[in-house]
Amino acid sequence: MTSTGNPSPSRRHRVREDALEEILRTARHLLVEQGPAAITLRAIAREMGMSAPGLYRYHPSHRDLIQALTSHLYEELATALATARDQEPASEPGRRLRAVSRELRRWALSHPREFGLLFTKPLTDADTAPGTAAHDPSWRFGGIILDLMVQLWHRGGIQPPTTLDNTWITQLEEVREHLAGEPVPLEVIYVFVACWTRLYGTVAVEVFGHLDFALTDPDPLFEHTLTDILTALGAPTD
Amino acid sequence: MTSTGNPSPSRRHRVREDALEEILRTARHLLVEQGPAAITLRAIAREMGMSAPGLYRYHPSHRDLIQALTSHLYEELATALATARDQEPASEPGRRLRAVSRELRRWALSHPREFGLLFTKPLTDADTAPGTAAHDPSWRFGGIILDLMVQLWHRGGIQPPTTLDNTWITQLEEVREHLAGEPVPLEVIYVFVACWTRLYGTVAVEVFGHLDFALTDPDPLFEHTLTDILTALGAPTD
DNA sequence: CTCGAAAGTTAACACCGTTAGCAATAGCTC
DNA sequence: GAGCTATTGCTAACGGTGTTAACTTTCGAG
Repeated sequence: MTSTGNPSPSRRHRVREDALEEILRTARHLLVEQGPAAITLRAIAREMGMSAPGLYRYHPSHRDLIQALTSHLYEELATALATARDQEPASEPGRRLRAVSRELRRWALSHPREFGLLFTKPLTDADTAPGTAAHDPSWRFGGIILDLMVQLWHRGGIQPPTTLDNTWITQLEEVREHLAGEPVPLEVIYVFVACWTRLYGTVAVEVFGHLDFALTDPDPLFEHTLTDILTALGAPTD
Repeated sequence: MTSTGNPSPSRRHRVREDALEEILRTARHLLVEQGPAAITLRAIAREMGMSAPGLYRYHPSHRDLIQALTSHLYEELATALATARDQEPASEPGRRLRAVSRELRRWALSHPREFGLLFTKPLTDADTAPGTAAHDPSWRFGGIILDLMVQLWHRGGIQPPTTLDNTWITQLEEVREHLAGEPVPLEVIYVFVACWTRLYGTVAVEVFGHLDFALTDPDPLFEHTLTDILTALGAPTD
């Protein structure tokens, strides 16, 4: 059992990690080149020069392999967002949020198939109980944006709705628990969710091609929407 | 060749139409019960008590069958929207648009798999050239909402952006041609597209389960968003 | 050096879309 | 009504898919 995870991670472990990484890389390659239906155990194995049943030493089923791929993609997306965020000064959460939002759209448009997989997975998956979504890999992704909104709120400027329907209170409290330490008012969390929905939805509509009927270049529409969102969050529009 | 389509549509035609209808009904049943991957020629045939190759007398391929299903679903959605619209007086396009928007969300939430199929198809389909989307069945669907927006504009109240980036002009002119007769200003069409994107995106984010992490009851969020949209379109908020 | 676990293999099963070739049937023409 | 023909359906078969079972090889720890 190796030295319980110490200096040499046991050469065998290393080559196994390599194989796992190659599997996901190949699966993604198939996704990008030929669409989600092409992510086939046999195709992956073929491209890797091995036999299909051999893949079962690495993933217990085709479903789990796809799940591993989506987790990997969520990680990559989260990292891309964090990198974009860190290119703006921490003292200006408004500019940071703008940069992160643009990066979300940029990533989605340059990786449409990957984004499509992430966006459709919850609906496609018949079983995944939506209850245990707490330590979900998508949380790191959404958390980056949520955190920036919290910082933006600290600066003041968010104009929350004066009253909040009773329906909201219990649900928003759950979100609040996910936010580190700070006691964010429920009204502000409401604004977060509304802005998050708008941002995510706008990107999805564009990536899935539902703007093609109207626009050949949706850039300005997104920029306008983004300004709208940032205004709602009380960020300076520069 | 029958009487070139006159009084009796040739009994044979009738039974063929019935078969076509049953195929789509069965395909949809499989979609709803077991997800999009379950829409299988063999499963459809099995459920209909016939053999799989027999289906090729009705649809040239699996792909075309799915395409026929999506067209059918677009028709149904458009009809549902039109019905909701007609339950409000034509003299009040604002209330009509509100009713239609609510119906869009209601239909999507009560038919998530169907909505998922419609929303996903443009990205999933590898080939479909986006150029010939003109007499697309999705136009009737989107057109209902677009028409209401035009009527709303006639009432006055839309505050278009004062200036429009040059980038917009050429693209928006194409949309304008699809609108019956009336010379709608490009700035107003811009507002249409923005509102349409927001409405469609909000519904998609909810249907695909991306609000589950935060909300158990997204109703009030949607109502708030809808009010926002209607305000942007200059409709009385009642 | 031994030995057991890990990694990979082939063979096989049931399912899928699709094609080829054949049988039945229903309807139109005379 | 008889006969022809297009339509509708069938079975058999091909290659592709996920998955399991049973076997071989390889490699690392004792």
